[in-house]
Amino acid sequence: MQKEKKAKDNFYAKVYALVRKIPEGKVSTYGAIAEKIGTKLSARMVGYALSQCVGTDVPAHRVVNRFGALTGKHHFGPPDLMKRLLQDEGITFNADETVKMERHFYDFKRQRRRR
DNA sequence: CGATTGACGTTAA
DNA sequence: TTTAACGCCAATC
Repeated sequence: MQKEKKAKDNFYAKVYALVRKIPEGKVSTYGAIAEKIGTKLSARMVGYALSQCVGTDVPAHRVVNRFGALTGKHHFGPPDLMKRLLQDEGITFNADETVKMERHFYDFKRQRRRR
């Protein structure tokens, strides 16, 4: 029985699941993930959850803020690691270490649309 | 249990 | 235009 464990427990699981399914060469935003999870009012939690995901199967480096800025690069250890990982996956940057969202933004709602 | 923080986002001044 | 504060939700201290 045990009814479904509170959805709250799924919060992290949801974040991880979504981020984990981000294809390489693509990036997503906290707001988009938060919205997909259902707590779009708390994009902060998404980032917070991701901070715990470093060291797991979740490619947190593919998650950036709305501006495409690598807000959490400092959580990866080396400050340039995040940018390096993204570039290594084929992601391009603008001038200020910001991901070209127009090119690499992964829309969870639009994932059906094949390129 | 209470207060603070946190990889954001949005609106106001 | 730029800067500041608020709001949200959950986790951590």
